[in-house]
Amino acid sequence: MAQERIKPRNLRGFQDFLPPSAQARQRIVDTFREAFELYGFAPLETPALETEEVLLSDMGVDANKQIYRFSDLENVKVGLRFDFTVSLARTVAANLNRISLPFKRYQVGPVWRYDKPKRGRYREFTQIDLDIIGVAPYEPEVEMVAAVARGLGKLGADNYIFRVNDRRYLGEVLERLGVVPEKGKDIFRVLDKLQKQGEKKVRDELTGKLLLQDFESALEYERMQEVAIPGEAADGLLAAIKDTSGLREHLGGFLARVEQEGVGEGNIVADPSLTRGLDYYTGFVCEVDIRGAESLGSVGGGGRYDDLLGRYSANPLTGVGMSVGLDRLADALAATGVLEADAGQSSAQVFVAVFDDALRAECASIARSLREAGVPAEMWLAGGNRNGRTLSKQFKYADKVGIPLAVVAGEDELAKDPPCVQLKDLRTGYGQEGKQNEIPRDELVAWVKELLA
RNA sequence: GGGGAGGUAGCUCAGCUGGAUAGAGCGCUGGUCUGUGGAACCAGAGGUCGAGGGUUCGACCCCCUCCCUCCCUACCA
Repeated sequence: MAQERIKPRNLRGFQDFLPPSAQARQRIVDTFREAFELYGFAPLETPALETEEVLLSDMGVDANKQIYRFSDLENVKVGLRFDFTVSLARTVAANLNRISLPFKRYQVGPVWRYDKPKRGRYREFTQIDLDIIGVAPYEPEVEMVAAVARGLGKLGADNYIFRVNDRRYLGEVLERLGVVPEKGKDIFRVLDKLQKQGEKKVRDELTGKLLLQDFESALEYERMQEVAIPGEAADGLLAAIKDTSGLREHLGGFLARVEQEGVGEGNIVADPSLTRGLDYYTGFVCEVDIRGAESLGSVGGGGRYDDLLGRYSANPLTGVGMSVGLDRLADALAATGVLEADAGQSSAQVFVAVFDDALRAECASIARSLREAGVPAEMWLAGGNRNGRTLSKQFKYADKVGIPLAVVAGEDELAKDPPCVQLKDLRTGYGQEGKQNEIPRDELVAWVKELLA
């Protein structure tokens, strides 16, 4: 009796990446890895699963809801990492005796957040994360921004823009305006909405003038009431936020140093309204966008956290870190035409056709010689003794999976002296010059390298 | 989390005011074609019409519940 068929569906907010897009993603990761290592960053790997205790140690109430949590088969309460910072803190605290400061590391991998999936937002997504532990501002910030910018530049994405700020600068502004520092975090959260919601709405929210119906819950309304500050203070805050000169001064040589590192003036701006939501940032904060793909959301962000180890160790340690969202970056680069959305399905550069099964050994040896020379080569695997009858099918396949060159070694070519092969360029159209050549077998590798160069 | 629009073949969709064996294009497989890809023609495979319940002589179509997807918002990568 027929079993009920299972629908091949994915979990909500989870996605498969078929070879074409997986290849594009890996190219991005490789590029960042290379850029980071040029600055001396080393890889770190930590588990996807952490104990609930560790995961919840540093998060605000809001973040808790987004963490995948469950009990394992031995009833241990665990959860999937929702970013790399918590794991980093735990690892550093546990290995203080083996880590020399500054500790510079990067980590690439999936993280999980249980929120409502949307364009540019997934429940499982990949972060490319970079951190420097143990050195005061702003030299680590400079290096971090420069390393990420280098990766973006190498990808050909010159259309990036960093927005940077320092929460302490805003803290000073608050103090000058007579606002108690305890309100700082909530006020930052409100100010962060400036770009999206506009000045009036932000001012109203700061002074507590929003109507109840604008709120999703009574709890949020209550919270807003706690934030409420006097009108003059709100005006002063907004004025300070619109004027970037104070911040530029606060950041000292940071901007100049970043420029020295090759980040152009057009690729970075001081933006006092940027604060970011995460509570653990205590100083520098930044965000990266791809120009022309802003609607996808920022492709990366980060900042300085001055109490990374607070919950794990008596040693205070400062650090800066940021992460690039691979999924969003790939989307943004594809949307702005920087990177092809789709590579081929095959990673081979040469397709070796099998004229007839009787000649398979010859064909395999040709494929082998290409591989020995470092050229990815794929040989036709299906077969049948058909004397060239399947060539049509083979070329169709090679073309579809995006292999640029094809080799045919049939009876006639191999019988020549010296033995020859046909080398065909699948990228060019019919009847074009140089599309197909009969060449000595010994010269194949040289010809292939020439054509691929 | 709040609001809106939708789910029919692998993909994009059509399907009359509810009527009998659910269609097209693309894609896939094979053939026309025993030495050559992107073309043309022919054939084939592929659907419990998102799931469950209800109304009805009869439901892809109407009603309810659930699931899922997309868009606009709130938060983030």
